[in-house]
Amino acid sequence: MATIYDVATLAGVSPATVSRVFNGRAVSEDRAQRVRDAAEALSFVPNRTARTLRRQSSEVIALIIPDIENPFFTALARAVEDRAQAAGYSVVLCNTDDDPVKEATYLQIAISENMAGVILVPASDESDLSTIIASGRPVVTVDRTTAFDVDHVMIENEPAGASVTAALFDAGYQRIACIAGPETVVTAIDRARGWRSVVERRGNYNPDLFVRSANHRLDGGRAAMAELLASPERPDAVVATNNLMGVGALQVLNEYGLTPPAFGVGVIGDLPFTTLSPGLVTLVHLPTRDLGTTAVGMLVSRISGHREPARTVLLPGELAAAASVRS
Amino acid sequence: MATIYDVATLAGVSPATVSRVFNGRAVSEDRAQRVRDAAEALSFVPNRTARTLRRQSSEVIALIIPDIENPFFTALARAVEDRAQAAGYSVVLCNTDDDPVKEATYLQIAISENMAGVILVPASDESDLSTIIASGRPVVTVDRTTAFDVDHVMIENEPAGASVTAALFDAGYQRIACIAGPETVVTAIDRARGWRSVVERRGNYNPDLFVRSANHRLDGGRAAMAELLASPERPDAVVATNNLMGVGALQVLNEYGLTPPAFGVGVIGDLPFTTLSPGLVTLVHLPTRDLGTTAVGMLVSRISGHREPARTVLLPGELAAAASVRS
DNA sequence: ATGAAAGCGCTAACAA
DNA sequence: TTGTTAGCGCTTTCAT
Repeated sequence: MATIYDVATLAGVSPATVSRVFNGRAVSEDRAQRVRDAAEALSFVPNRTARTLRRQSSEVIALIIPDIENPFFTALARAVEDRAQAAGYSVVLCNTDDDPVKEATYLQIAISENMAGVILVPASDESDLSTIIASGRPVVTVDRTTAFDVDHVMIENEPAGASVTAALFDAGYQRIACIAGPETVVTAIDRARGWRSVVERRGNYNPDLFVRSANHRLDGGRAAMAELLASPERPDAVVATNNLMGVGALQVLNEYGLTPPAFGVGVIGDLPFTTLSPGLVTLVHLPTRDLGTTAVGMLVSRISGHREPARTVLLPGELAAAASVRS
Repeated sequence: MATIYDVATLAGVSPATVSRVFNGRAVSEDRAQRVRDAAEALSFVPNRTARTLRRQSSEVIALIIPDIENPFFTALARAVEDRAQAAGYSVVLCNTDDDPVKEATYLQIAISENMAGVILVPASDESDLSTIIASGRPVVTVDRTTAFDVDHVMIENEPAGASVTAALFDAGYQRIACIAGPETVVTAIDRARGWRSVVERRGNYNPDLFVRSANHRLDGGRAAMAELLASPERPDAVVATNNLMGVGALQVLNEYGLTPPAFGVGVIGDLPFTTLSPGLVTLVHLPTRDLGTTAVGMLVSRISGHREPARTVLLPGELAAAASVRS
């Protein structure tokens, strides 16, 4: 692999001049051309490792997510990547599996690799950001928060939970249960709170009997749905606080012969790769792309030296498909 | 951030000794302990950038995939990540969007960042690996091949195409069409060839009229299915050569009121997050995990200096659910 | 077993 | 505008 010294020798200039050409600094046109020609001839590619060591910062952003197999997060990753690319950054994707230890490891790596910044979906509200904050690397959290005072961009979760629940009541369902995510995730808590507020107002039952906490994956939704169907006070509808739990619930309902609209289903998030007819399930569409692009914007502004206090951005979900009236 | 010099000073040893402790080289026990204590006290973390520059190789593997929103590839990523982690490597995930230019950029970055190696799902059979090969970095391709002579791990695609088609004939379907992937992707070609071989043997029609080439995503499957349904010689069943095209086909069939088994559907790959009852769709289950772990194994052996000629590993698909007999 | 010192490839003062 | 030079933090000969 050729270095700037090789290029410099061939072009008859100093290494510094080569560096300047590749960093867009002022160099006389004829010399610049000689450098470009020499670089071309040697198929020179700047060594990013050396540049990073010298500059103490790379052009790489870490995107740390809890579950790479959840389409919500891959869509987020797409958005982040597109926007980051446009701003001149590469994105490395790190999967924590909701494991705070893995998360801590990746944060450590981000520091140790001198990455430009981190976009993080925290594994839980207990996630420890003290080390990365102390390192001075910018951090933005997305979709979830922690106790730490950093930029974050969130969904309006409580209204999302409320609107999907209200839509199910409007459609004629009476006993609407809730499959909520883990109690350590702010997003799940807020969405469940939205469900509860509507139930307390319009429902004729005790919400506590109709809520189940589950992991955010398919099997979590399945287990919770099965439990709800087995309970003495059987609900006639359910709200799942994320996409995969919604799919799990639908799978179990299908196995019981209870497909919508015979049993009402509301989901906060979009059903990935669904083969269901539209309108059967009440959905709150989430602005995944905006979530990602906003986060990149905030992060890049921090990387460029922005020093204001931590900012919060709230993005609304959108009730996408009204449930059919109950058959 | 503390450096080995800080640690060395505090521990009263030389920087070289600190380095040795962190690299498991022989150091007397008392000094090693002093170093560990000092490192702990300063919360020292080795700077990977410096190490990489010096060693000319990092502990990072690039995994380059065509579509991060396809669950097949995210499952692959999971497998690769788990196995790589166990071998002491981090994985950075790069999404090419089937774009040879993006692919070339990521390969360039892998070189420029001194990454330990690359696991690549080539965007097409025209993908140019000459640069990365010339750089000396090990490369393993997965799921698809190129003209270049590198290690690769593949599915037995032609048998997969044949077995799913045969199963549909067995179930009583007569005119089985094929939604094939892009003609630039070896995997798609081979699977379609498997379909064709069975049709030529058992079908009473001209295969050419019943095959459509589509992009590997949802919309590709939708468009191809719509076209097949509109054609004068309407098929009574279809084989999709990947998962997302299968979902797209099912969506369109559903819109036409043609749900299986009224219309036969075979898919090579698993239906992601399906809410369909099992057995309605004929599937070939793909050994995604094995694909990933095998690739990591091959790559790591190359990184460790293995110098044999390029190896090929073939993994079989598995006919997972027989179609119900046609109603 | 340990330390001194060179150098990986680049950038950024500083001088000219 | 251009070149000289120091140094980012680490690993690794080479001595001792």
